[in-house]
Amino acid sequence: MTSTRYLDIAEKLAVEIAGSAPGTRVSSEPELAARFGVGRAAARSALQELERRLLVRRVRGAGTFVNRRIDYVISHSRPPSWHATVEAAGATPRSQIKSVDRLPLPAGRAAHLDRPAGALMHRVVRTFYIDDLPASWIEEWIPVEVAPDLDLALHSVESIDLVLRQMGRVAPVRAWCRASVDLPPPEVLRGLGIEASVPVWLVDSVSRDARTGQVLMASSAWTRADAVRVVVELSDTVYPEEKTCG
Amino acid sequence: MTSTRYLDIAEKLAVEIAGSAPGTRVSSEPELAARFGVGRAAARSALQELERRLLVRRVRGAGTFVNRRIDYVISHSRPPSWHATVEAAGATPRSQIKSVDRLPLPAGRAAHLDRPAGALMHRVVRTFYIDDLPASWIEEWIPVEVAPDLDLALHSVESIDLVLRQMGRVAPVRAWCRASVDLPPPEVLRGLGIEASVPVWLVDSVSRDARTGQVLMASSAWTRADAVRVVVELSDTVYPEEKTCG
DNA sequence: GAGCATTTGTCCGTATGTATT
DNA sequence: CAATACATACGGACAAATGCT
Repeated sequence: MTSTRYLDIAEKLAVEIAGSAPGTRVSSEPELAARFGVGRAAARSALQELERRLLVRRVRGAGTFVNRRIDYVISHSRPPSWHATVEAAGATPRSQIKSVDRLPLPAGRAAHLDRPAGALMHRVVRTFYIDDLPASWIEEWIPVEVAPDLDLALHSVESIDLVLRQMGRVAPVRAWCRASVDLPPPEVLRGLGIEASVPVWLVDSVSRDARTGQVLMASSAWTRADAVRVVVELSDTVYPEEKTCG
Repeated sequence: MTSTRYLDIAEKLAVEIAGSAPGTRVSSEPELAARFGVGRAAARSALQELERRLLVRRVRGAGTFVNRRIDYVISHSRPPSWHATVEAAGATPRSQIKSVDRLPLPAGRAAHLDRPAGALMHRVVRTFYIDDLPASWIEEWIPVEVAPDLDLALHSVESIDLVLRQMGRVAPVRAWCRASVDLPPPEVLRGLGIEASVPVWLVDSVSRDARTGQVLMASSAWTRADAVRVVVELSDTVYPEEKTCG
């Protein structure tokens, strides 16, 4: 005997919720315990297994709900847009500026920003939401000379991209990026409303001006893997025949 | 009072094991329960928290051990090599061919392989190990005309890359790839020795001949996130000034 | 190979804390 | 405030895998 009844229950529930809309309520632990004739511990384990599979989201005091997971594709061929991506998935996007500071560039950032450590930078921290749930925490570093009054402008305009285009007269494009799954620092954990450890994406990016190639921004985005399925795509290489210019 | 003693214990242990070598034994559940004056449940929760953080690996009947996690960088600038990557991290790599078949190309694969569905292909399934632990499960599809006797050659030579270079007279390079974190099918879960759900990378790749651009191979690699930290790097864009030819 | 102690995995019942509704 | 639901924790029990004798 395998004596893993909680996995059997999880399997049954996984099939049942496969056809349910995101946000649908899942039976509570006591309900499942009664239905399957097990203790609350086994029912709880089954729901936790579904949570590990990113199929449900559990909220203390509220219940267990079918999870929504959004695809976010990173590639050179498509410009990054949180709002467009979330809306395309049928959910409601929202972003909020947590802080805007002027700080000297930390040494760890200098390599990506083409500027010496200590140079004066704007540091913007934002949180991105899906259906009012914090899903992504982003820290962005922008040289002050690119847009000297960025901090003031962000009081009226929310989009950094827009401000840079208008005030900085530049066209930011994602030039480089590195994605992985990591353990976030405590500040980020709090910002994302995470208590125990769940997988979180870390995407480091550098934006350049499309015309001059000047570095405009370096950012680190921490994104909950249970809310967003990040997909990184390396574009197809050009064949040698097409690469040679002459 | 926040009665989360297990998180306090986990934090203490995390600091303690931070300086330990991979493979070092961690105290057992009963030992921790006695040491911190808690029940076995709390001690167990603490170790499970460390497991979620990918800091330890737990084996039933054996114990809890400090985990080793290897960086695997995917980018256009570096050729993929499991053995080199694992050895660079100070661990022992190993690979094993699970099966070699001749099968018609499934419809889902046709798009990446530049061949019609139903075309005859080699299908090679391999498992990659780190220190004798299964870490990666790879399915590779190669058109038979690229290397007609691939299946026979693999009896004596382990490396597909080598066989293609010698028999197929081609130079395979990674042309395209897409990486994310997903739920593996049951066959893969068994192959990786996974019971409950843990995060697993899925990396789909296409290799082409460096000279002709011909598609040589399409593969899907499932890799345990607790064993390998996959890092996908999008190379920096070329500036417009450099891109224009002539 | 058989037997044994150790260790983790599963499960029970019960109780209390805490957040949500 | 009350009811609900999840989070934590206790003690106890047995199963299953491992490693050693």
